[in-house]
Amino acid sequence: MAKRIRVKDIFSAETNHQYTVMGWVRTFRNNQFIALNDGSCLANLQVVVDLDKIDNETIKRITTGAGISITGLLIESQGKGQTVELVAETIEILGDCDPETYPIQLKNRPSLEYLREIAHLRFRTNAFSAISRVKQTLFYGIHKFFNDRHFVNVHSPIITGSDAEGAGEMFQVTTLDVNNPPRNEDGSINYKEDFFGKATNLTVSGQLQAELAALALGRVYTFGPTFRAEKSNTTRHLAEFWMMEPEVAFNDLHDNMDLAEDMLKFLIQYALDNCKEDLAFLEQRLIDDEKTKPQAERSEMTLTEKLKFCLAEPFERLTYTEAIEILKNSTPNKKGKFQFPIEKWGADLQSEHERYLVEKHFKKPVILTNYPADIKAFYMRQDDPKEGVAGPTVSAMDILFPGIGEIIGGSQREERLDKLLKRMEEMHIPAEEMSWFLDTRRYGTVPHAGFGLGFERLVLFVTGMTNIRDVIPFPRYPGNAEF
RNA sequence: GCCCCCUUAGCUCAGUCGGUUAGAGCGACGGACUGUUAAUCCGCAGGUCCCAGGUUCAAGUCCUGGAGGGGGCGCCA
Repeated sequence: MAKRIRVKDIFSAETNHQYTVMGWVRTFRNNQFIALNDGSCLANLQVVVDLDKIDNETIKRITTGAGISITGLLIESQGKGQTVELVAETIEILGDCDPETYPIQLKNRPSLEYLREIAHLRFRTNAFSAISRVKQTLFYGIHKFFNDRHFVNVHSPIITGSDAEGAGEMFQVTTLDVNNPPRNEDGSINYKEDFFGKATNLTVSGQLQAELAALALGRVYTFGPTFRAEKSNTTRHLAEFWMMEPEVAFNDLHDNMDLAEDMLKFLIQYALDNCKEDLAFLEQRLIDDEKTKPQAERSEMTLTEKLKFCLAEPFERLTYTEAIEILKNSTPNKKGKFQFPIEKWGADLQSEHERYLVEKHFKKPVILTNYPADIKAFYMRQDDPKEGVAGPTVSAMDILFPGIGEIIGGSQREERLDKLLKRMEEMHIPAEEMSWFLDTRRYGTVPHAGFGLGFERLVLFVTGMTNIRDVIPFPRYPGNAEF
């Protein structure tokens, strides 16, 4: 066996040398040309089968999907369409693939919906492998961005004993016999007998733990799986997803916005720089897709145009109060086109309103800030009263992207113990259970801020996909935990 | 949780007003092919029209219920 090389690397390897490549057959043309893919890149290697050297039995077993090993001479391609090709000296079939039952005949153009049903095999498609590589680039880019800025990655717990995070419904974690749990005298379940000696859940956010670390290490971020037991049935929600949450001591809301905008722009640029081939493929996929749609529904920009557009200009920053004014006076609001008309300050913005602001009014990413305190979490910093603002607000920020809505939610945190305690009482958050969290405010409290990024939502945006279930290998959502 | 849409060959879909034996492309299979690029050409097979009821002389087509899938909304990242 000659030196083994990956397809990605063979394109720049020296010709007139022997190499061994291993991969899977994508197509076999003219009884002569194998398009070989090994997942290292989007492009296939053209393998030329020399009929004098390869026996008929082997050739018959070269079917779509088969795993094969080829040793041969790399030469400049004798045909158009590729620079080099490998002339096979020997071909070993590592794993046969029965074409009669193999569900991924790529020439069939299987739909994304169909591929979701065979998620265990969809890595073998160009689209899913491209998405996987872009995702890896973004994953690495996040660590690079924060490492370059001397952030410390903190592993917040996945199992949490805190049920006061307030970020949504939680999945319970227990080793108790659910059919016959130990009970207290009053009939309630006795969690003292459970594995951890108390009721526990899967985390909905690592933020509170990130705050503990930030108030000593200065700059930290968490990045890990997050679980929400909400019965959300949309193209933007998963029950299990990855969330990245930076938290920075001494940052205020404006520092927080700057960090988030810098990070998003860095990541988009990083993907553009490092995933040219995959993004070009995904872009073409979208263009082909759009051809089937009516003219009015087609997007004005291609994928890379859209990504570059996000880099070109500063995100639009405005307060909730300013947004309400824009929405109140907007044409759809006046014409009664909104399902939820904007009447007065204090209303929560629905996605139709966010979409109007991002996609129609500003036509670029928007950062909304200083939301009414009543519609935001207890830990957000309370603003000083301001003239022209109808009620109390907090230093919150939501970053809204076209097509996906909220990609980031964050805030400056309430660092003043008295104000925080008062707010917790108003919102019925049990302070006793949160004593460990409140210690940060008792001992050397300082201003700080952070945000949460839904990783799959970022991947959605960068890949131009429209359903979040297509950017995670094995999506978990209500009624589905297959594979 | 609410609203709308879809389910016909392995895949993607067509199927008119309810009317004879259910249609196409691609794939698969058989064959040809030593410069192909989703190769091409010739041939051939392939159907629980999602399921259960109902209406009708007659149901892929209409009605009711159910299942599965998709989209929108809510909740959020």
